[in-house]
Amino acid sequence: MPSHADIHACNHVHAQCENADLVVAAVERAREAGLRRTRALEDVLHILVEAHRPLTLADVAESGQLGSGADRATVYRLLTRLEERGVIRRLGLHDRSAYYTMVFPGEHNDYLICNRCGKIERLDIACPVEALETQIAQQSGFASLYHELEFYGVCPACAEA
Amino acid sequence: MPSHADIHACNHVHAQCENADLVVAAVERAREAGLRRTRALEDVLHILVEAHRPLTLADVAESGQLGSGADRATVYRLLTRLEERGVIRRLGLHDRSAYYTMVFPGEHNDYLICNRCGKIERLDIACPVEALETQIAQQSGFASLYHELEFYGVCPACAEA
DNA sequence: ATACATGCAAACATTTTGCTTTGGC
DNA sequence: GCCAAAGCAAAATGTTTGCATGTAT
Repeated sequence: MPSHADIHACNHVHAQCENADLVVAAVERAREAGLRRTRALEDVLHILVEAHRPLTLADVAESGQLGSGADRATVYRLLTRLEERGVIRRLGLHDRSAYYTMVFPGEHNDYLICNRCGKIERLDIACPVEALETQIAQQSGFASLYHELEFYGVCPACAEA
Repeated sequence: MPSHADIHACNHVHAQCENADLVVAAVERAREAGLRRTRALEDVLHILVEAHRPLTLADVAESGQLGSGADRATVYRLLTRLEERGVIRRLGLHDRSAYYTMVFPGEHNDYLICNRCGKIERLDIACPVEALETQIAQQSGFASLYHELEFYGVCPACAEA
């Protein structure tokens, strides 16, 4: 099940990228959360923003967009810190490894995943779970409730082969 | 995050257990799918039926209900085969390890999970995703579509401490 | 100057496989 | 008897940590 990043080249000068503002905003959020502005931090956030889909630690570490050539351990710790501070989210997909994705305010994160080729597609749907979530929060007494919703199946391409 | 089984004792004579019929049915489904009736197979299914919640490979292998004291590799291969044949389902929860749970026909499998203590609770709710699933299947062309829905948060007990 | 971040290497946890022996059918 | 399953042991994979050094603030 392949899971490697396929990120468009972007010549390392973040200000020139399409989503430059999003990256800047993300870095800002990270800084407000107490992280230091380092090359690795900027690169990791840049990669996640550009990908706009869940990436594994390996995806990020090997994406070639890490100008610094940051160490895996560094990326690992960055992802962990960013997740703890709510800048990114960790997903428990079926792969052996964890996936991380940017948290874009007001944006849904439900996925459609192929069990054969591992392709992960973000679903832009009106999620019907929102209402239910509120209800469950009340009934269960759980705090900080959020949900994860994934659809699994076999994509048309894989079904042929 | 603890994830060990807490299965009620049941003196190894499957016919005497509360859910004996469910175990028998499960074994039967496995047999029809081409698996051989072995001690390990019966034990694993017995454990999963009794637990009635997702268990990890380690949970099953160390549950003490494996009369045969089956090897981890054996349990692993059994779980894999059973999943491939649709007798059980594998869940990608946030834990490092995969979870397996019985597939009870007509029963929903949405979960409420505590991010602190790791407690996993099955939700007996009318899942609002069903309709959406059909729609997505049509639009995406995906085959064998199913979904996984989990709610994460902090349970009341953990919130106190 | 201080505390946080990084790199490198090593430890861990879990899954996965190879191969021989056992046992269901 | 034949082929799937079990047992044992080792490899593979991915995560996590310790410690010395570098660097943002």
